[in-house]
Amino acid sequence: MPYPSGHRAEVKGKIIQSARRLFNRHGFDNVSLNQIMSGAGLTRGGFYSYFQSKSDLYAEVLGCFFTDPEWKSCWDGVEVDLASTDVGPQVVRAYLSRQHFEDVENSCPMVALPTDVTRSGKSAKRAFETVFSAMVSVLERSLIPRRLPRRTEAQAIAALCVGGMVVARAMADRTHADELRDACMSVALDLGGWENEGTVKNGTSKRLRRLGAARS
Amino acid sequence: MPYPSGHRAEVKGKIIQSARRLFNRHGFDNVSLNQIMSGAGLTRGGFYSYFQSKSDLYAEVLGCFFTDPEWKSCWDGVEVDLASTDVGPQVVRAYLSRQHFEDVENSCPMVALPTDVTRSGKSAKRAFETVFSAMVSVLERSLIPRRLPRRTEAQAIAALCVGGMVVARAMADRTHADELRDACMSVALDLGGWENEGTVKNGTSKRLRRLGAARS
DNA sequence: TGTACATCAGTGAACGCGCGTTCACTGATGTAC
DNA sequence: TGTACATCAGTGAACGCGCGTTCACTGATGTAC
Repeated sequence: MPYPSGHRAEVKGKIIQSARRLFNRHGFDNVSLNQIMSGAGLTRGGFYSYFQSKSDLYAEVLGCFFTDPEWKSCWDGVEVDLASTDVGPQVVRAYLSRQHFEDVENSCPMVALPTDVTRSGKSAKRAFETVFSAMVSVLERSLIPRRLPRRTEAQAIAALCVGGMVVARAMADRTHADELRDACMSVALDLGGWENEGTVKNGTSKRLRRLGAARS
Repeated sequence: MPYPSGHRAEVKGKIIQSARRLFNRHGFDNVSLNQIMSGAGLTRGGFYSYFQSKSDLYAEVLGCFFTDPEWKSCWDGVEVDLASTDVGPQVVRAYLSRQHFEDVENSCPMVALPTDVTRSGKSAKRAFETVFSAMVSVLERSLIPRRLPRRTEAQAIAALCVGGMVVARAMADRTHADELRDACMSVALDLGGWENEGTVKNGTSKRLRRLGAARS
């Protein structure tokens, strides 16, 4: 073997990461192979020794970052502990955080690319569904049902998080976007039966104050 | 004047409508001038006597269908009476209806193009914000606040409607998409303090039965 | 009414450009003996 | 250890193609007298 065995896999990973960042920023179709390969420190021609075609890359990239076991890598720096019993409110706060709003490159693809997936093929849609289901499952385990079935509330909270971020990113006025994120967060936390400093009268727990940083 | 005065405006309207349908289906950047002009029954070259450039068209199209006073034209066939006191639940049911889900060409642009707007300039974002604000205002007037301020709940309901549709369209499995639309509808109606046949025990009003058709 | 002219909406060939893709080649790496 | 060879990751020039844009032209319409 002329090269160390892990070398190809490592380079392929670099290409996929470069594509992920560029897709998140510009969408599937507005990114050229040149940009992707440059982002990985390579030149155009080498692409075809790693992937059969450009559309082949879509599936691989989606499959990679949609089903990434490292959920929290989506919102790097915002800590979410999946083992915690607090996981519901943690996910909601992290998802609707200012950090996730601003970090387009490392954004959750459900926020950055939903309409691109809608216009793509079955494999992309399957990958999308997998992440959404994962998010619903996490919320479902954690929530205290209020007026509707657990699963119904979990699905709505997930859709509210994604929708709030998608709409906030499409707005012209930053203040309005912040207001929307805040409104979605309040309602999502309320729906899940979790404490919410904005509305709960009897004080704020230590835990909430500790997590509060993620809010703005 | 060699042509009747209204003729140019009429043709321009045809081009814009063609662009609107194609944008809704394929996004801003995946549509060529050829397709747009063909859709309007014209040839490529004539485009530049109506618009300065392709990006010029974006703003005009957005300005046209985002600020369209005929809201209901977005969900053709689903009746929404803006003067009615029932306007809140009517909007929610129409927005999350199967009809709106399927009719991509005549879809609300907030569902079809949010990420395209995110990647576009200020004018597109301003137009987007205008529609979203209009939707929030309509809901705000109509809802019965439950646990949070009117405006907060109205914003969340709007984000839930948009988010539910965006996510449902990106899913691979139709049954799961239907389930999600249904969950978002139940929670949105509940949040607005409107009756909801799925959860309210004491029967279904005549009014609800009349509107029920829009639900599936 | 009839003829010559002016206007201009729309046509379609042509342009330069960047794209996805191909392929002959380079040169660094590891193997054989 | 040293030399000749095989492998193959990555290069970069070249391809055909469709795009946005330009522009000389056509031909139908309405005007002037």
